[in-house]
Amino acid sequence: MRDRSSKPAAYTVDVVVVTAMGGKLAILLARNSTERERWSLPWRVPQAGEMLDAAGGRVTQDALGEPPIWMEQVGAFGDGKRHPGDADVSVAFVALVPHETASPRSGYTWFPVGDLPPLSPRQRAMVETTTKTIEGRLDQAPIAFRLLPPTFTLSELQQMYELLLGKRLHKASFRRALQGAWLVEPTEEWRSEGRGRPAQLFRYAPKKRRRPHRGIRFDFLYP
Amino acid sequence: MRDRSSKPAAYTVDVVVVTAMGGKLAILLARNSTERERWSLPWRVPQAGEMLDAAGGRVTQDALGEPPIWMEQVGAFGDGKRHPGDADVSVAFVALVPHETASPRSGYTWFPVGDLPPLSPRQRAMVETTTKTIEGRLDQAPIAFRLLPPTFTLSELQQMYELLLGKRLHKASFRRALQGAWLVEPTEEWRSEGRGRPAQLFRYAPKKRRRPHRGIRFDFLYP
DNA sequence: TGACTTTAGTCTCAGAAAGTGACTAATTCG
DNA sequence: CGAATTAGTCACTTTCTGAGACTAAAGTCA
Repeated sequence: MRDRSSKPAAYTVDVVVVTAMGGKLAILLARNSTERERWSLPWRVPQAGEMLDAAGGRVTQDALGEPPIWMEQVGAFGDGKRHPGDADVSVAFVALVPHETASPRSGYTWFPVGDLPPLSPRQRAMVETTTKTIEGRLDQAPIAFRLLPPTFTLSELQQMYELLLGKRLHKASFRRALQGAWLVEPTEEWRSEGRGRPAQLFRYAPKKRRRPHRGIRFDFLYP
Repeated sequence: MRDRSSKPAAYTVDVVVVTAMGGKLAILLARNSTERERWSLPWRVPQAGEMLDAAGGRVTQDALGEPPIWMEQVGAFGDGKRHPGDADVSVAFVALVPHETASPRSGYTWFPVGDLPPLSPRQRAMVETTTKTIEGRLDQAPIAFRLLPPTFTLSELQQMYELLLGKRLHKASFRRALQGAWLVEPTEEWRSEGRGRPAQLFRYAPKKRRRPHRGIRFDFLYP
């Protein structure tokens, strides 16, 4: 993110940096330099020749000190005139970071989604689309894994899915589906978390075994 | 789409207009006005204050004489410098039209995907992302229905799904899934297509009955 | 120490969903 | 009329999923 120059930028790259924090999703906002107590998504005007996703990675790195584990374009937003950079159009990215390794730099703060300060209409739309994108792509991209540290217990993984889906899952069913997907492999480590039996740690290690996804599915109802 | 002015545009809106034609998917290309025998996706520089999707609709209307039945943003593309409009970034849309009602205006022609003329790298990327988007959203959006005329037989619908998925489906399973989804309703009309028993015509009429989509699914393998 | 609690991990069964082939129905062609 | 062709349905089998019960390994507390 850079200071405003005289001429409004043609377009910006805005990033919705998401993490899981205390049982809730949170996104990273930057304090506005001109108006205090105003916040915005971190953004940037790409330099000449800079790729869109490279710009998104830079934005995240400027805010957290390291690039995101996973990033994907959400879309281009042109409605809602007001944007911090006065750009006609803004390209939004979603970036995921595990909360353990993500300490915001000065001027950046995590806010729980659902308790966000006022944002520009365009950035508000970006956040809403991002949450829908996350839920919609949960079964196609390793989103839950990218919000966890490199090794994790299966209960932690299930809780992350429950958080992202907004509903409880049955333990045995969850593990059976996970088993069939060849997505994790066990490590030699176990972790004892206070009470109860210690849990084995796993890591994300997908095997390239294409399960031929049988049948057809009509999952939409609304035109 | 407009003629080039002296200054390159900041961004363009490009549309991948898709239809089903003779058992294949086809997209609409515009003959380049300056270089003959060069083709490009139809595109446009949005006017001041014009929404992105409105611009996409206008592009389609300029090419076909009517707006698309269904349209959705595919994403923003900034890589691959060469774009017909010399824009830094282009926002791609996918638009669907049934082939029966879509007669291209002069200068526009349908090309089967898989047999496209050379395009700019950026527009080539748009087409590839679009085909992936279509297949990925086939179960969440009424894509197959929007490629068919308002009334259709269930065999036609199944053939459309088979075309989009690239695989054969079993008739009984397909109809059972369709039944459970409350997506079509029968009309009073029947159509006799030469040989064989006449088929009843149906129309797309989704009932708002949310099937609570049970369980969890891990459908990804590649990081 | 020993019962009780807590969390991890597994097993099994019933019901739901999907794959499959065979069946009936209605039309055209020869 | 009988064969061929396409539409539409049925019944059986296989696979998947939800759910509860079960074992395992730790801590807590009298």
